[in-house]
Amino acid sequence: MPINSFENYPMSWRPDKNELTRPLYQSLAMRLEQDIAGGLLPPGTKLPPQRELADFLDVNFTTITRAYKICETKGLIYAITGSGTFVAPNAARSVTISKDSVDLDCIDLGFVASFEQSNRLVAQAVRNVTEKCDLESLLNYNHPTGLPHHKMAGLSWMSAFGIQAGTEQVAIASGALNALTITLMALFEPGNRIAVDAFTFTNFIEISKMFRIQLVPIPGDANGMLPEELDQQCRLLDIHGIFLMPSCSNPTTVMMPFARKQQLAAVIRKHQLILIEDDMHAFLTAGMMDDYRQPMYRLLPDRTIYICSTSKSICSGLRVAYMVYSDIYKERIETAIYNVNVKTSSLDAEIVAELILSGQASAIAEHKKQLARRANELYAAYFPHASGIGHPLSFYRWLPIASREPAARVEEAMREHGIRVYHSERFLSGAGVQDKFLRVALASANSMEELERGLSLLQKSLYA
Amino acid sequence: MPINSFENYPMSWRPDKNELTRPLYQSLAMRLEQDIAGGLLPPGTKLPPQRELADFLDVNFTTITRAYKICETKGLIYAITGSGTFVAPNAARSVTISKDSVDLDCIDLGFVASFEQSNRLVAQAVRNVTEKCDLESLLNYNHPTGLPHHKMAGLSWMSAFGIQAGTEQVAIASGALNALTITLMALFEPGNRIAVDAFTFTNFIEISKMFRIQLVPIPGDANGMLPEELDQQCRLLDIHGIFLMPSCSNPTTVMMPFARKQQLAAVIRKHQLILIEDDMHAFLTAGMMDDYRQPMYRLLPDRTIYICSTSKSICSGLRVAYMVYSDIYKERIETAIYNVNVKTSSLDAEIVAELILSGQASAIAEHKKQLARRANELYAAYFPHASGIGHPLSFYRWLPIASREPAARVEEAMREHGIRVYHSERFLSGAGVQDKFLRVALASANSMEELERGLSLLQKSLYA
DNA sequence: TCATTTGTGACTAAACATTTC
DNA sequence: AGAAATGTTTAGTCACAAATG
Repeated sequence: MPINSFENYPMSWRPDKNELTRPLYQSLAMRLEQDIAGGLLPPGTKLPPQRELADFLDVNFTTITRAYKICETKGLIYAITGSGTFVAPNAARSVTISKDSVDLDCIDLGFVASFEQSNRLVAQAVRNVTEKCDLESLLNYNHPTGLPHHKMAGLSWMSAFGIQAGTEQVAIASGALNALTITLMALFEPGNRIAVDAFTFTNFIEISKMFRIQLVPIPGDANGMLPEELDQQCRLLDIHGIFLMPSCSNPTTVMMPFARKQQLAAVIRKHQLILIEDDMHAFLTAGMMDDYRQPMYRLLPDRTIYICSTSKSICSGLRVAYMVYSDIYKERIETAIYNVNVKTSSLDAEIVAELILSGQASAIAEHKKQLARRANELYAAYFPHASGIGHPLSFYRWLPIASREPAARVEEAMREHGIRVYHSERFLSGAGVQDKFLRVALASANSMEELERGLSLLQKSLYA
Repeated sequence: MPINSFENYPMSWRPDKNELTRPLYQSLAMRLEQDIAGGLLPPGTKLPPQRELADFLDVNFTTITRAYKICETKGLIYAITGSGTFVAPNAARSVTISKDSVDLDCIDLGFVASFEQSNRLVAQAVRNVTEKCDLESLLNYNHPTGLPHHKMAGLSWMSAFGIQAGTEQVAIASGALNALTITLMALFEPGNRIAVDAFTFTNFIEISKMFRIQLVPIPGDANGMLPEELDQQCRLLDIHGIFLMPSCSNPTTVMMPFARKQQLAAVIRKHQLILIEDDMHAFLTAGMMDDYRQPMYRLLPDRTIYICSTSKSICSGLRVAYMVYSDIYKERIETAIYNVNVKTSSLDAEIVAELILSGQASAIAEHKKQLARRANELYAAYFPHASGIGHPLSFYRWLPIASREPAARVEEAMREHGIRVYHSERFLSGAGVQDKFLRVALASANSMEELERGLSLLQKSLYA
């Protein structure tokens, strides 16, 4: 029997000892998982300290450590030495954001598309390609990482962003998320840690969870992640990599100034991290923003996987992203590409290459930028107090909200008003953050009129 | 100090205690990895028993367990209770088979392509599609699991193999390997076990390794995996899934008779395994072989992920595979599809759909079957003693060899004769098997003449 | 600043399961 | 059939490190 009685002690979770079967730690972890899934332990709940629960159940406290560990690697809970163990914000549900569950009665400001109006221009280019080129050479297994001239076209596209590399350092993947999956698969192991912004790309959170890679949230300011905080966490924990979107962070719209890139690069080099630089927004930033200068790849060419998708800038339906990397990662990346994709469709890569080389890609990107400018002007008209920060041409905005209601309830209420938006909790990489936001996609409505209707509804439902 | 002195004891591996740093188990695992990679411990070497090495190093024996475990999950060694721990056959190198490292001085009988001569027929279809259809609807993010009419076309194609399902149970992935990656990611966890044939699809071994999923080799006979052996292993170990290619196993060319499918299905149901049925060769078997009847999906519709790629039957460069699954897996599969691919290019899926609905796909498949028949006849002429077993139309053959040389040396010797083939060790899912083979691809040479040259060279170099 | 709270990681101990002979 | 060899699994001990107040 335990020495102390806990009957009057406020423990947030009191599993019934009699219901536990051996092995204890597994049975306990399963119980915990059920109680979290069942809503008995809502996100943010502080679990009993290991020693306290051990005392209560009359077992050794490292048995609790092990049970908690199982749930932690599943992403259900997180632990902070000195503070305790807490139920994770996204424990109860998948946060994956996708386009499938489209409710047609609803204006979609949730999923970030890419002003699909531009696809008219792409359709004609597809016809041109198929009429004139040697299709047969695109229809076989050859060149799994991309045909040389497709890589050349990609390098030409990326040269505008400051990328300089040889074709043997480039490979073609099927979009940015696919490239991220490949990168995690190739270079990381279960249990590895990757530093990320406190709010980060939801689907990156999901794939990390699937690979059992732990995300370490690093605080940031208006210029992005804070180098000192990164340095500190690296000294504290064994961190293996870092994920950044310096051109325009998703979801915060933060644009990283060159000085900050340099400071972070120094810390990354010092701790020998692998940098995953997702630069799909480079086309919105390079040549537009005074302080763009160079991608971080240029500062750390030997430790960076640079990923440049054409989904946002050129066409979302042609699944093409370029990956640029140093020789030391080459073999592992290319093996992973093969194991995940075999190859990316050369037909898609050819069309994108044709668009790039003919100059149509630039025209399309320019068109999207104009649409982005108008969409952001509309947003500023409806939310003047919330504009002026972050990237001015972002395809989405990060809107502070006052509501402290649970995230699911906020989203649900918006749905009832006829719009879909996502709450900041979906983007949390770790422990909760005080401030709450909505991510408002500007690039997904079917027209500017529909976007305006959506923004108007959003404004009314927030401030009514 | 250890009680016994081992100086005169024949231990295959004697790491220097003084070179170990704490944590001991990690340092020991690293040492072991280096010594395997460095060739000091060749494949098959029996490592010292845990207790013996522990005694030698004067540490607790579970410290050795942990060190060995690290190397085991990396696929470097394998352990058999009662027998000992051994260096894995493929420890020293990656076994991934891909098309990139093509040496043009060499006739490729290694990688299995799909008689790419047929792509002339596909090229024209691509032009037809892009001329007439509404391309714009194919170029956006909509319908990540596939447009409804693409799914319908897939179901129509698969109905010839006995698949009956609704569109909500189908999704489109980017080829069979991509579908397998998605399946492992969606339904399995690190540490789970999957039953496979003793010789199995190399790239499946690789992706399992990447996901830290353990493969359990099950012995088989001329009709495929043995149900009793599967049953026994399931009783012994906690096995989560099973991977089968019943229509024509890669690499063994075994075609599973319907009775065997039924017996295996009973065992699978009894132990509640998830069946991953890779049926890319169905087009070679359904309607051709008397005993095809139905895919295993029909026997176990509630526990099967049925994967049907069009790469071998229609066109390898259009990366399309259909996945069919029950409702209980739907959400997990579709989330994983999104996280790995976002979507498969609708342009590719449209072209394949058009080929299917117009009847051209059947014509192409028929053409490939004719080429396969001729290729197999050629093979039989050069290797009469080795033909007559397995699938008569297989795109590759499984040739027994007498050589007991190391696999790498055998492959190297063939390269020097101007042909690339793969040794059976690349396909080993677990411990070694006595019999040795070469996998000889018949579908990869650029013409029948080149294939004949390759087979002739192979014959000479084997029997010279 | 320092003691307390709380989590982490490495190693040990012991019971257990399978294979071999 | 049973003892010995060999790997597996669970849980306990202990030193340590970070956060809190």
